[in-house]
Amino acid sequence: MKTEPEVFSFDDLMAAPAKTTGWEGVRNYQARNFMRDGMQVGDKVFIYHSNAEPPGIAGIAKVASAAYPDPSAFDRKDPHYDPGSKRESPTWMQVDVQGVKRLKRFVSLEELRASKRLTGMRLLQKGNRLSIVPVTPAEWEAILEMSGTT
DNA sequence: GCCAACGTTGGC
DNA sequence: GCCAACGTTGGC
Repeated sequence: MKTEPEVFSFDDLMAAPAKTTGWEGVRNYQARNFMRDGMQVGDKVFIYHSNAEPPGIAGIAKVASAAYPDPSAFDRKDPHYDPGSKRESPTWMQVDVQGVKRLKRFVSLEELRASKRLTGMRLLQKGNRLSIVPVTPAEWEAILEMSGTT
């Protein structure tokens, strides 16, 4: 799951009450579907810092709720407000995400790209802009090893 | 700041 | 339903 650290970093997540936050503001159907259909409570996720110097994976979190309607879509004052999303038929969903631990070592995008084990990784595909992308078990394991995290 | 890649919008 | 225009993402 990507986040811009200047907006909300992995440290911000760890500092949040119960290390938990609603992953609001996703406004892409594929990314929404990954949250709604592809995630179970307890699933682990990597938190990736985009638009960062350097970009890369900062830490591990876990899915802490089933998908539920994203309240920011209903809020006129919110930058992610979407008048098309109604309370009775919400367009946008979110899950709660709970910080687990910082990677022992930050794994930069450059390192991810250099890893032969990660050549097929969705995150690394050309033109990928999805804010939520699946990670295979093999990719997960490779990244954990690269980060020195057990 | 640039710009490639991609998703969405809206006129037709 | 097509597709040009536009907006956004995100690495560099």
